[in-house]
Amino acid sequence: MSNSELTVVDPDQDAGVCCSPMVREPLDEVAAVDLAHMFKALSDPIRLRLLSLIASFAGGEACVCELTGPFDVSQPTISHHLKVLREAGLVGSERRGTWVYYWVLPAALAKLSSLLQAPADTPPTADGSAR
Amino acid sequence: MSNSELTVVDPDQDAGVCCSPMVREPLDEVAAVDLAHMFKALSDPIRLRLLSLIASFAGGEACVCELTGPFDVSQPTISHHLKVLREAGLVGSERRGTWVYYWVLPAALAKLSSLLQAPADTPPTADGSAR
DNA sequence: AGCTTGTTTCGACAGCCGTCGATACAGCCG
DNA sequence: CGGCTGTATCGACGGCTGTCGAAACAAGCT
Repeated sequence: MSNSELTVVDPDQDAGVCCSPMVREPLDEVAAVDLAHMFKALSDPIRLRLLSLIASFAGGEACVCELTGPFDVSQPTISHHLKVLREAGLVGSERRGTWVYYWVLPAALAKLSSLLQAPADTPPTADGSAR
Repeated sequence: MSNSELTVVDPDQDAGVCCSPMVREPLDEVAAVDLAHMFKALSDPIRLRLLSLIASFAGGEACVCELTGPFDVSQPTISHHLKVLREAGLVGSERRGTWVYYWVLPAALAKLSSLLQAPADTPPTADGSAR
């Protein structure tokens, strides 16, 4: 019960759809498009691993040169995946001299996480009076 | 595909205590493929809305006949999307007489939700300026 | 300046995905 | 039984997506 503050998301990451679990009420049509875009960015194994790899680095950020090694795909492909993650608002990036660094945007992950939070349970009793 | 120790989240407990967040440590290659499959099922606006619509119904389940109305696509397309959700392990289904009912599997959502949980307090501005 | 390394962009190509209409399957009902 | 309604499957088609090599851009170094 300590995580009741999940509704507090950094205001800089706002898209109109914030925090309420999607199982509570039907998703808005516009919000669904926006969220689907984010989930699509997560729908590739390499992008998932990239994301967790970036976050796992000390300081929460990693330069591209550190991200190309663990994967079997070419470096342009990694760059493409990073671009997808960035355009989905899941990571941020910045060039520092020769290298480009990427970091995870926690608010975006929190937004999706809270959205997926399941209800307590779905009782098999099909009563029609609930809610 | 074996899901090994599948979530089995206690309904009374706070949803989301199944998998460690992916930002803690690099995602396993096999796990990434499995998770990407689930996220891909969520990467379509219609499927997202279907999922939330199903969960929003009284009793947590809905028959297909109640799901085709709100969408502009044909009934076979809805059926296809429901199949994708089912094969991703996000919903369950059962035929009852003439109608087929779908319901959300909370454990699957909880699994993804906990996976996306961001580190509790990641410095929001530590991104680039921290060096 | 020219070379070297790091990163992104560009075209191109194969494969996947969402969509449809038509059709098949499953139960109910008259 | 025959017809009717609800749902799933099939085959096809257009568009999107992941991948590559090649090339362009960026910054540092000699």
